[in-house]
Amino acid sequence: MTATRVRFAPSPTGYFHVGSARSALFNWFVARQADDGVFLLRIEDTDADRNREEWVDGIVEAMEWLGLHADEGPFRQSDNAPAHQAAIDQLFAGGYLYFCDCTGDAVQSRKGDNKTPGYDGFCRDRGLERSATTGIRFKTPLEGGTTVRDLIRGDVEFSHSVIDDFIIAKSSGAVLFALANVVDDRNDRITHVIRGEEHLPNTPKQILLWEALNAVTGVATPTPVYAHLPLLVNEQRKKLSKRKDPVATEQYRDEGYLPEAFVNYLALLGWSPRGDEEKVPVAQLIAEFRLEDVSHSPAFFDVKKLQHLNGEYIREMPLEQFIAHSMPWVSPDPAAWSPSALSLPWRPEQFDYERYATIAPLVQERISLMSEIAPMIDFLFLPEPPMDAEAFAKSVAKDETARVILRELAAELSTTSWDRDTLHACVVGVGERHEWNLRKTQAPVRCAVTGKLVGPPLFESMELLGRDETIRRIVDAAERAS
RNA sequence: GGUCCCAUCGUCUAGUGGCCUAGGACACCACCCUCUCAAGGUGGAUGCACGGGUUCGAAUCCCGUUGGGACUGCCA
Repeated sequence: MTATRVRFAPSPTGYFHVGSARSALFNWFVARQADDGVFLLRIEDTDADRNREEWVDGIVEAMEWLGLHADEGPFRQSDNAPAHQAAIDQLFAGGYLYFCDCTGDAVQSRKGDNKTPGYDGFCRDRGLERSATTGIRFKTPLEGGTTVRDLIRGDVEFSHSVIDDFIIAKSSGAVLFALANVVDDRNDRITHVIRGEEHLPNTPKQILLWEALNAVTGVATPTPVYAHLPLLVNEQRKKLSKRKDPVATEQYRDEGYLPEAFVNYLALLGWSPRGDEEKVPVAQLIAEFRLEDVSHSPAFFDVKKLQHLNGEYIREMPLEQFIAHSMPWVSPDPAAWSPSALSLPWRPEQFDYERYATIAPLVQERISLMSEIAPMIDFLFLPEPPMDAEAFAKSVAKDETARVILRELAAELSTTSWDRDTLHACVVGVGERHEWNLRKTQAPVRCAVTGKLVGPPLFESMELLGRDETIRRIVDAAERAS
């Protein structure tokens, strides 16, 4: 019984695509639930002009954030060039390959309106020698077919008559994905290839290559088990596009999604845990996950549901943990990680940790993203509350009674004791004199003190702000409205 | 165009021939709670794409239709 060995093999493109994250996660599940399972990371960087080394760091970083640690790697496919070249030599010796100098235009004009897709096999028997203009093609068998055994979809049959003699190496000598991927998977003794559905049409070609390699090397490595995951799509039911859709995992991290919530949500895309509960800890996801149970149809990446789940994860955190985890979004340590493009309403020295820790429990139950914290409590740290003009007009300026209430309240506040219950009673009392209920009375007060009509509970906020500043803001608001 | 994949509420899904007058979750609506906003609670609306079979019985099996998608690169 050979140990399970899976790999995640992204090509670096600048950020960590959520679809890649989902593929990585499902591979990781399979590795983690097997005894001695290995999760291997291989960066497929054979397309030299589209790769940069810092992209690799980005992938590793994002994976670590999600808790997907590679047992082996990251390897660079480019480091395996000698093995790829050796494979080409052996396949040539075995008669599986040929040189081809056809240009795309030439092929096109020969084919005319012939509907068979792909290359027409023109150079197959020309016996060309290698030159600066020759790529290398694989001689796909003319007869028969190849069956892909897919754990998710069952057997999928491809007739060889519709598989063209595909290119495995460019005229520059660079080896292409089709071959490099297979050579590396063989060398890495990969047992399960788990990847996106868009690779399904590649698979028969890769099986053909794999078997040819077995024949030619005398090393009969069993072909891996395949599992092609359903695509992640947008509202238009199209494959997630990097241009139009928010697909960068890093962006979700920066907005304040928790890795646990993100992993949990990703697992729900194309699969579901037993029972009715969808919020499931990662250990249970690993235990219950089965490739055979993955759904066949594309899944829409629903940010709303992700956000809801994130809120649940935030609310269940112990308070100390919540405060600690939220620091990068309220008072980032210059020496530590902080969300990119973060723009805090206050300057670092204006932030007051004690004050934040006091309001934190009230914030925790009101947010679903860490990035929502700062705008909710900016009034506690700024000398003036950022005033929402519309809210001010509606709650303070529009009604003379509101201003009267503010003035009376300010007067009363100067002598009352300073705790939330007294403040509460005080506001109720002033309102009653004008036949305003609390719901109505609190609006101008809230606006004067916090600058907004929504936010954390008012009386706790006032208590925290302190008597002098609270009165000052209330008087000031009444003045400005007159 | 060709090859392949797919088809249960708006969305993610449960469902593998009788437990289904189709369950859960997000979103939505109403009500309750309530100092605002959330959270929470209760209730509601909404779905097996269509047409044929097979069967005593079909969301579940078969065929077809329609619709959607992927691939069709000297990208991965």
